[in-house]
Amino acid sequence: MARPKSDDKREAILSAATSVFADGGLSAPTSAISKAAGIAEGTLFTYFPTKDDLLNALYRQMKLELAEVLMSGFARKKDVHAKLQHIWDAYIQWGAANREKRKVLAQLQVSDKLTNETKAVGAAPFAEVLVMGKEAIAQGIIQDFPPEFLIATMEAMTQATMELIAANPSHAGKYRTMGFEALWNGLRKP
Amino acid sequence: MARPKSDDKREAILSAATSVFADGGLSAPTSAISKAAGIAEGTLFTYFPTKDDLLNALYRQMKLELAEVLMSGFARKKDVHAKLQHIWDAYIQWGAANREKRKVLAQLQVSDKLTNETKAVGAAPFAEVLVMGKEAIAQGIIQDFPPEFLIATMEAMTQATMELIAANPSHAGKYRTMGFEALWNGLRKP
Amino acid sequence: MARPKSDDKREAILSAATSVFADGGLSAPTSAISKAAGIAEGTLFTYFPTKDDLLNALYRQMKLELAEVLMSGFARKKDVHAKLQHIWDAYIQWGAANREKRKVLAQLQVSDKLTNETKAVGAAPFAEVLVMGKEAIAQGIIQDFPPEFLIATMEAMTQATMELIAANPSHAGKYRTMGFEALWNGLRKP
Amino acid sequence: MARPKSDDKREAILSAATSVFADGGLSAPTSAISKAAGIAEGTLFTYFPTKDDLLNALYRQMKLELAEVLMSGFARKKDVHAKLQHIWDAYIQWGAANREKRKVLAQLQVSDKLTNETKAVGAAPFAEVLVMGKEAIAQGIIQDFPPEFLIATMEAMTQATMELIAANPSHAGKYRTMGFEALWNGLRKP
DNA sequence: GATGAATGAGTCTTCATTCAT
DNA sequence: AATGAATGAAGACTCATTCAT
Repeated sequence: MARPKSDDKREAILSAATSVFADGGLSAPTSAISKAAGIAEGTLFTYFPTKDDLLNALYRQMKLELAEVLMSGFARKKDVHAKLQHIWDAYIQWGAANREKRKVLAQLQVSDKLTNETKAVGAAPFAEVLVMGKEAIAQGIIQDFPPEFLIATMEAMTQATMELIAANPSHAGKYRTMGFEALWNGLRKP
Repeated sequence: MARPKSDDKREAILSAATSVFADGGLSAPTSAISKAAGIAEGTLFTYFPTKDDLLNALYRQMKLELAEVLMSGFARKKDVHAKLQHIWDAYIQWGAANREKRKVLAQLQVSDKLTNETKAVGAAPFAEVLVMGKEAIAQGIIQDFPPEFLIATMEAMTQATMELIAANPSHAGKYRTMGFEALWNGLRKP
Repeated sequence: MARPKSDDKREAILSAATSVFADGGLSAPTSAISKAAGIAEGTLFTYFPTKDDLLNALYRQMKLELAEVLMSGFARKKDVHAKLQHIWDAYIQWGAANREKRKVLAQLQVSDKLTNETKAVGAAPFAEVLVMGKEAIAQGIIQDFPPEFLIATMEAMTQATMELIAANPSHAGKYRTMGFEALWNGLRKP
Repeated sequence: MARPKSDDKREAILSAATSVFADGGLSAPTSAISKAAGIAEGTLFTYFPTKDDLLNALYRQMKLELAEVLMSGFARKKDVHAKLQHIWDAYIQWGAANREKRKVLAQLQVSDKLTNETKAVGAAPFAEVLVMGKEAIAQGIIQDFPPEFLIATMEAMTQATMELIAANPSHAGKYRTMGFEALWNGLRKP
């Protein structure tokens, strides 16, 4: 029944795309990707019919991976502070360990190439965080901000912190601690 | 000498570039820009020898404009809280009033096309803010964060807030207030 | 030996090719054909090693089919007029009933893809018509035209008539009658 | 005011296209055309935005040229017989002298690439012939065929005759005479 | 300086054909 | 023999940049 489409190859393309896009921007040629993935130029298109499809798939995969990282162990934490710190630490750690992915993710987010569906799919796994935010507000632990503001603030602060760490890796720990402190003080009820 | 380069034309190009890049991304063709600017395709290149030069010039201009907006009246404010709030409000207002510029700026920031010199030039006018930050730390008003962290945090929070406003313009005022509150609480010494 | 090549499958390919080429032109992809035929892309090439081979086979098959249609009952007709009319009517009817085949045949005829051998094979079954032409000339029934001119004229007139019928199917009968009249008057000895 | 688009270049492209398409078919690459025309690959597209546009322009130009050839001197002829013979002779002569154009024209006619507008434009200059046909019918000179049938028949007979001449150039004169004789006898009122 | 035609390298994508399963 | 993934050579078209006018 012929060769089945190989998941390995799909992964190889996605991984190669990450590297290539990281230095070269999203306008890097698909030929560079197929080359980096060790496949023929045409093969890329049996896995992703279009460059845009590849871009969208890349975004989804990254968001999913990120969600997994942030959410694993999330439920075991008891209070809001611990939960939020868990997410924060995991996020920062992932960002420090995955510079290329972080960079590409940032480019994808402002790129006009993501479909609304893709954005929705990418946001879905973070629903739990939203729930936690709402509960924390209800319990009077954090201020009465709209939930989407909580998410946006957290996202912004992690990005800023990761950028700082990327520019100054030796201070990683310090920045991570400070970042969380600022976030928590900014959000909590005084 | 023959007709001198016209500043009007230069401005027209920059302005057209903003619109075109805002919807179309930075990979939009220069021909679209010259068309929008009402000039010939070739003329663009007497003002900006290269597309990358145009990109860099655009970034500088925007950062300069932004600095002007933020800094005007800055000195008159007495205490740190007032100064910071002044900057915050001006920033948010500018972002809400200049959606296209904001979008393009975000794309430029992650784009690989900016030279280090450009980045430096773009950062310079914000030196005063840095100074203020250092003083505030020395006075024990805000926490002992590294100055670059202050800047990054503020930048991140304004971005997040502006994004939120863009998505939900009717809540602009509320988001602006909340954003500043979170920022201030996050930074100040308890 | 393993599964023998199936004639059914060969026919399915040829038939699918006719449909696909009819709307899409001869440059339609072989993948479209295999899909229409309900087989795998690669399978097509075990029946026709090359797209050109398929094209040639298609031409031969159509010409053969056409010859069969025109010649069946041909011999029973007594005089030249009846014979010619028999061919004419059969040709027109076939063309009206097989629009797709007619269209593809026309494209093949001007296509550069047919080998000389294919053309010869396609012409062979019409030898009898040639013979009839020669006899008719010898008997002084039709004018002293070179036989190849007779064939060409007849071919041209049928094509024209069929095209007309295709554009205006409700007048099919009228056009068929008129066409033959013009042909016969054009060829016969006054 | 920059180089104006050159008509020479446009003609060169059209002429090169004719040669290239004549041997190679309509699927010949545009690069072959630009090469033959002595221009850069991209230049072709400043004259014809699309390959299809080139195809359509080519068709129009040929039909126009043909119309000019057939119609020049047409009005001076007195009776229908003379007029028709004038057209016939001019057509055949043009076809014999322009083998490549004839071949390409035949391919274009069955090609799916011509827009309806193009077809209409191509047919327009032959309106006079139609008028003549109608008058001849009214005067009882030729049989009461629908005018479109007259046109189709004539077109078909010229094609057939030209094909024959192309295959056997030494008999050109004989074929031309015979062709017209058959046509006239086929159409005229007995 | 302004214009826009000319250039040709570069890009995505298609597709006939091959080949591992 | 059947399948359909893999291949890579085209191919049409784009676009930053140059250059004749």
